Amino acid sequence: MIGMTEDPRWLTDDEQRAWRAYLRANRMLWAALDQQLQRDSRLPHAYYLILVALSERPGRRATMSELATLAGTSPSALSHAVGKLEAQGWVSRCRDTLNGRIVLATLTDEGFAELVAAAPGHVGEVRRMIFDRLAPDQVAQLAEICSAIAGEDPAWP
Amino acid sequence: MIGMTEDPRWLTDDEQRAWRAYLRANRMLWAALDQQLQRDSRLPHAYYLILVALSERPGRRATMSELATLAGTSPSALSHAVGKLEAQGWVSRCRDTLNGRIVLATLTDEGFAELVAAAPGHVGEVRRMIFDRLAPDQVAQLAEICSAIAGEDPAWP
DNA sequence: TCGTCGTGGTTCAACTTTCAACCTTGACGG
DNA sequence: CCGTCAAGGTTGAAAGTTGAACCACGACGA
Repeated sequence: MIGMTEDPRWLTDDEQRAWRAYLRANRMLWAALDQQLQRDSRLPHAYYLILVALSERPGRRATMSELATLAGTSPSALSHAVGKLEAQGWVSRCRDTLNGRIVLATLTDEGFAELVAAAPGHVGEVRRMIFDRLAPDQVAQLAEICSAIAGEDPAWP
Repeated sequence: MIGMTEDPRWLTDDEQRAWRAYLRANRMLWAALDQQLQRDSRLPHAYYLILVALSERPGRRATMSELATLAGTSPSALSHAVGKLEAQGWVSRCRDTLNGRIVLATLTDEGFAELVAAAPGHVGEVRRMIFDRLAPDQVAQLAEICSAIAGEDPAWP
């Protein structure tokens, strides 16, 4: 490796192993998930998450800012994405009447139907790729580890 | 949730929690890593991995196919990426003299220097985002979990 | 020797994301 | 009132990735 000896912040062998395993697993996982969603629902994963986020809001609606946070995309990417979803008729956008600079995105019935159709296949793929391969205590460990990395309380929903 | 009752392959609450934690952690991780590499080295992570893969080969060279496997990209993406890296002078491409349909990519000295310059910052970010936040046994658990998901033996390098 | 086939790479068009610049709306102080 | 300012969203161009079609080289049988 490069400059292995002088830099004290280099990775140990165990860390190196874990990091590389993570990179491999992550690649395979996203390849499988994206492919499944694209093949069965012609939907990028980010768009699927937008539909999910909306479906879990009261009234199936949210402001663009909220939605960006919930779905984990940048405001810009969200705007483009919602534009496409709106063109498909799955989401509708309208300016809030009380607060003219807020835009509310609403999941339409067609959008909800699309989500209902897409969800089982996607969840099945998540199960096949992750939870079918892990023991129950590993599931708990994974939640703990990911919460630590995300800097959150693991008891959160 | 949607159709919670009828489908036996739905996620349990624990699995749901782990999956959402994973999504959050993964997003934050890649946001941080991509931003660091882009800011400090103007290098997408995929390109960094290509340089790393080449640097670890004997003679710092590999065929495009090998390189695609090692760096975990599609042949198409690799071709584009190596085109850019070649334009920067960090990689050079030449057709194999014995086997005319094989293309060998070689890491140049400039490319290696670039990698040496970029590596400490990137590794530091990996450490900050992951290993500084995990206990030693969690590192082992992570390796185990990721190996299971990737379908590999955890003892592998 | 020649046609066919498969492997190794590249190219093209479509799509997504990002970054920066921009527009609009409401708040606030003078 | 009016000018300034920040918050909320959008837009456009550039960059990267993807999947399909495509080209080039070499192997192999007739």
